[in-house]
Amino acid sequence: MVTRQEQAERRREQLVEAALVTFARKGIDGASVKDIAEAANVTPGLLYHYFDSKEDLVAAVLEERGFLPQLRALLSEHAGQSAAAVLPELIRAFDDTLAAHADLVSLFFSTSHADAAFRDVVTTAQNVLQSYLESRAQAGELRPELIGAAAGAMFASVAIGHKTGRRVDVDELAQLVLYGMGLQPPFGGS
Amino acid sequence: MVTRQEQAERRREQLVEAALVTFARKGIDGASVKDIAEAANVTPGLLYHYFDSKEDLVAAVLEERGFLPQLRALLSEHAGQSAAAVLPELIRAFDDTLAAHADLVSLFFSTSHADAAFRDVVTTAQNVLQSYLESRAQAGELRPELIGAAAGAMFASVAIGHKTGRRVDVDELAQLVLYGMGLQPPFGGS
Amino acid sequence: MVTRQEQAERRREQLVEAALVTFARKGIDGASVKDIAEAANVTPGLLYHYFDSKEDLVAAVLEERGFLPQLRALLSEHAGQSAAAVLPELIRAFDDTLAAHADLVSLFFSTSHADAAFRDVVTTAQNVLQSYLESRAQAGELRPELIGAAAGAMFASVAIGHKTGRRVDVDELAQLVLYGMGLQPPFGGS
Amino acid sequence: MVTRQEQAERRREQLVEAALVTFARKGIDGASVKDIAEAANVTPGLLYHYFDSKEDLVAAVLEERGFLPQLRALLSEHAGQSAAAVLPELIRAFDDTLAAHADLVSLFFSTSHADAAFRDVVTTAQNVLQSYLESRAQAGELRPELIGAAAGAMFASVAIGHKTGRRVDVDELAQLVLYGMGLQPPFGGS
DNA sequence: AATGAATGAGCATTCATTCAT
DNA sequence: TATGAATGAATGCTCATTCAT
Repeated sequence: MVTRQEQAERRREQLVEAALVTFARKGIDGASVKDIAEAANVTPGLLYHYFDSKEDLVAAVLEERGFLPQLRALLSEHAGQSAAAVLPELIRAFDDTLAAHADLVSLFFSTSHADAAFRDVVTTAQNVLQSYLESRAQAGELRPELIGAAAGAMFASVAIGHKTGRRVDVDELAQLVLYGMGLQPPFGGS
Repeated sequence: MVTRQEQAERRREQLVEAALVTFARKGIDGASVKDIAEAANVTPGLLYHYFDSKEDLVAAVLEERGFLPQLRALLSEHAGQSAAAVLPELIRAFDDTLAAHADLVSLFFSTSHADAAFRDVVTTAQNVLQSYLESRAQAGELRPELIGAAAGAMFASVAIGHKTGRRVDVDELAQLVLYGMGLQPPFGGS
Repeated sequence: MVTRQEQAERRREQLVEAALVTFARKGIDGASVKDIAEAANVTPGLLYHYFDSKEDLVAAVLEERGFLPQLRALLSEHAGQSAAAVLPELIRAFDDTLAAHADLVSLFFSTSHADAAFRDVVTTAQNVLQSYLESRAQAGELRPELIGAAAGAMFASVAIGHKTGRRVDVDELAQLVLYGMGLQPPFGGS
Repeated sequence: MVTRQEQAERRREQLVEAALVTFARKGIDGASVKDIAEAANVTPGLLYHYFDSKEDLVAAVLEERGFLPQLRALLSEHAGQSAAAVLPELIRAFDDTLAAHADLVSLFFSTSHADAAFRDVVTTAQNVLQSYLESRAQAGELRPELIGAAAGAMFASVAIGHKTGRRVDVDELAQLVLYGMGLQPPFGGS
């Protein structure tokens, strides 16, 4: 049996979903409330039963469809394992997470509406990567000096890859960063 | 003496300039034709003497205010010099060029996924960096294997730094990439 | 014990009360059904159990919250007493009655919805005053010629005083009317 | 020949006129911008070329269609003449002025309690009447004591007469006020 | 009796664009 | 070249009302 409240909750999520898809397709400004309502097979008026304004809906999409938890989870999954072995995997998992939330990522890039949210994601993502690298530095696997630059470069490469549609070469990126942080490359230094 | 054509050209550039500023301030969708006209001290109607549509104006801004030439110039300025010495400078010049065109950069980010103008910039920028690195590889200073990843990482780090407002640490980034590409780090490999 | 019918009656009155207050605060057009329902701590749907439409609710407020009975009562309270002594009191009682129903009075003035109701009040009020004056004329205290104008002037002065928020000077108004109707003023005629 | 500016001025006045008529017919809230535009045979958008908002239009109507100047003119026309002779005429002229601006008067009544425009009219109207009465008091024709009440009663009677649609009896009102202010009535005092 | 999800029509307002002047 | 009046379509949003629960 479906209670009133359950159905309302479902409808709300349906609207958030429709909004996310429509925003991603047309941009936040480009997507009209009517567009979103139509995508949800609903009248525009109903939208205002669930959200105070379009702005409110944007905020809901950003908050409720965020992938920060998934990003954080990546850290614990790979903690303690050698960087040489898992950095490619970590980057790839990273890349996959962005891909799985492509709509939201494109939203982050597209407008200033999402500036704070975007910064949150960047900060969190870099922290996740940085934490892992630091643990490897403490384990003596990596030199600690360039960890910040390395975390930044990994995230930035993956993110820009998504923005341009030309995904990054995960293995090359991992190697570059590992060698850059002191891991001995198979080719000798020049 | 000012010819008719010169004056027309001047007017056109004034409109493009006003559009660039207004787009950067309010976003492309957020800036109305009236806003732009006011910023140029001109009536909306006049805009349509010089441009067929708002879209046309956007295209003009993107094309005519591009910084691709400046980017390309960086290459020749630094060609032939040792990467260890000039990579930080090259990245910094890169960063400065984006900073000098902050309005346009924020515009690029706000364009939709597939926008050709954005892709052009990314491609060109990476090519510039890549060309330089390749020349250093040919000179025997760097290993050639990870050049693509390195160019990508440099561009991405700088660009994301601009988008988030937290500029990248140029020297660290340069070191990371140099060591990653085979330059012997001062600290021994692990 | 509370019967069903009693409870229904109570609910109805609660709604009328909430409507009156909300109408006075926001105007009839400015008050939404939702506003009224919220003021009554009730959902909009329930309103339609008790009233067919918003218009119906307006009518109910106008009819059921009228102060015609109170106005009529004023007459019997003062009947038979000398005009010189009680006219100030009568006007003041009049003024007080309007003040006690300020919400409804402001409603009367504010919209054309209330035109018929407003006319009723004006007519009744003038009749009350006029009846009293006529009784005094028959008692030989006042001249009968200008009774209509006098009743009209008294009501109008008080009513406009409420509309503008600058209440009338009751004693001066009483004197003016009394002298105008033949009562000998303390100052000699010119 | 009609200049651009003249035509614009004409259009503006046409819109104010259409607004006045429409407001009077449907009330301020009841008249939609579309209604007004249709009454002016114009698209709603054009309205916003001339006025910033509906509120702005209301203000323009109230200011530009005011009858304060006409009201003030009445004073000078009748100054210096005996009250006994001209008070009926003054009241009648007053009444006629309101009648000639019936639309605006009904608008004034529909404004909220504290509305500045309404207060201005009331104050000015009463001042006009009061000034005249004071001049007659100084000329020794009237007693000065009840001038305020008299001016108020005259204005209120005329105004309420318009609001209810039952116009006041001008001669009776004039007599009432004159006798009330000390002019010797033809009937002796009681 | 009471809820609140849902609708459809309407509202004030904005805007890119056109065009007579 | 330049103006700005004018339009028509769209936008975000509100609201009276209905109805299944």
